Amino acid sequence: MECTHKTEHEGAARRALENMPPEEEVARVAATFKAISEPSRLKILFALRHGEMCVYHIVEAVGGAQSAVSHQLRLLKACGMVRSRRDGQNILYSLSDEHVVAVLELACTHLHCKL
Amino acid sequence: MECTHKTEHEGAARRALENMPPEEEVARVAATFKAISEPSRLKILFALRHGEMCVYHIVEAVGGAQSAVSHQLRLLKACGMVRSRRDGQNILYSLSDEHVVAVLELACTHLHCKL
DNA sequence: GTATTATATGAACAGTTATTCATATATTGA
DNA sequence: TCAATATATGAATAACTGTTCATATAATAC
Repeated sequence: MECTHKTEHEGAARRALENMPPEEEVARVAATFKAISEPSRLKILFALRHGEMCVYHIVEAVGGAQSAVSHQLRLLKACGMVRSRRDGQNILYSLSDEHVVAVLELACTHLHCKL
Repeated sequence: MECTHKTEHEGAARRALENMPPEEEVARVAATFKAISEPSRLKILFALRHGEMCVYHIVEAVGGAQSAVSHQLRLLKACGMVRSRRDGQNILYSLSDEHVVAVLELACTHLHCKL
């Protein structure tokens, strides 16, 4: 394979090559977006936008089995999108920082999603 | 399963339940983010940030087989993140609109990714 | 201590997805 | 028309991921 339009887009191609982030960084960014790319997890994040909630209420809001929600919460926590704290028998989850909120806002703004 | 802290977080739980977007909308948003959640596709989008490029140069920038890149380009096009136009023997790809750019900007801003 | 409740976890299964290989289509130049 | 080049595509495989089921942990009430 070879390129026939030698000069026209060389600039873009060269800059793309020079500025490609290292594999590790690409993987990290991809992993972050992966968290919001599954409906079940996205619903959890949508729910938590309204404040700190225990697992019971999260299950109530997003549907599905408690076990499934718990597994997803673990993933979300592992990639830093939510955090948790214990309160008696309950464990309360919340969005971990403003970055997460920003991503959700973006989803709504740019995808015409009424929230 | 039942909730023991009846009153404390009822507000958040109720709002979460009332404001959960319909399944269809959640799925649409999730699908959009799925496009950027795989390293191979994310690298393609990163590359295209620098301008319109033919498949040959995209392959050069992101690595991997031509066939694999072509399959990914098809997915990205199907979900509206890139568009293409023919120029002689080449097909030139570019980011389709400002939403895509916004998402990539966000990734860089909030995830401390130097681009 | 035991019982009960809230949440987490491991293993297994099912569905999805990315890649590879081989081949097809479309454009250009002779 | 034919050969060469750029890109796309279908099928098959391999890797990954979400869910379920059963069970474990941790806290509270008795």
